[in-house]
Amino acid sequence: MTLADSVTQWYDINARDLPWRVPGTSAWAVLVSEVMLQQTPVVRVTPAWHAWMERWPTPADLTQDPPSEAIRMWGRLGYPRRAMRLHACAVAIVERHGGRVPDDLDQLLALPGVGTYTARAVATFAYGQRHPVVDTNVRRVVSRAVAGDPDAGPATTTADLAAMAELLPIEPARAARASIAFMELGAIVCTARSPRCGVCPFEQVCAWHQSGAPAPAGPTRKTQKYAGTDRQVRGLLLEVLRHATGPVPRQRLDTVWADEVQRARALSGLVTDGLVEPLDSDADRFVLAGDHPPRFPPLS
DNA sequence: AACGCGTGGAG
DNA sequence: TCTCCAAGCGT
Repeated sequence: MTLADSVTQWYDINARDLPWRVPGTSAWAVLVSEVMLQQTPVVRVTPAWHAWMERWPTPADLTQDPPSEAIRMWGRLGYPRRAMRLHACAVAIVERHGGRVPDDLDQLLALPGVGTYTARAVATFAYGQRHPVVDTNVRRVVSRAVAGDPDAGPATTTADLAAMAELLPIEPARAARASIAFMELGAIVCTARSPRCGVCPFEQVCAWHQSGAPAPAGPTRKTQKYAGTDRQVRGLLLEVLRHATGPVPRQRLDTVWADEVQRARALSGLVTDGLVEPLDSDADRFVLAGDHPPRFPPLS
């Protein structure tokens, strides 16, 4: 039995019951889930996805609201640029594709915030096409089971896709099933920290497990700091702006971080990224992108 | 090809 | 506490 067959059988029994996997889920709903899942765990995505889909069931619905609403709806999922890009994505889908999420890989790739993984995930899981779909889970599973390496190195798209293509069944529906199964295995069994080899369908054939499941060799990749970085300051600034019911005076934003230089850099970064806009020409009040009056009617 | 980009939970 | 890391993308 092939690895794909083996993991698919395992998936049939052990797959989590995730809402975007329900048959008949729209391509838009799949796309939203994939973007939310970029670097954010399932447990935090699930409620946000339900709320988002209820409010904006189609791309056209989302385009009826400004990006600021998408950023607010994003809540604390992290990397709020994704919310902005998802909004831009909806606009592009309406403008270029008549409001329907494209099924063509290159057209998907051309959408804002849609990269190699997400484009292939949508084409595969929403449209049933046969493409290698390689995320961090798949890279780890293949790295261990096939190559015998404890961890996959940095993503090397071309090689990873080629390696995965070798493992996929020919029939598109079965290939799609195998891809989601590999991902699921990496997510809940062949995990980064403490893999549960005892319940893994690959236990008897896994090159890594057969060689004693050695720990990674040299120094792991350097851990990224958060506390004290611009990212933290951006998060604090955005937190204020998300909850604001009107334009936020610069003075208010000044309270979130003591270091003036860093604070100014973080704010200008948010403006550069398009998440935040100065409301006045002298930049003493700020709003989330698109949050212009008449949302905030003048007091008069 | 590294790096910047949020947030919160687990070990 | 602190470190790691969770279905990446864009530059």
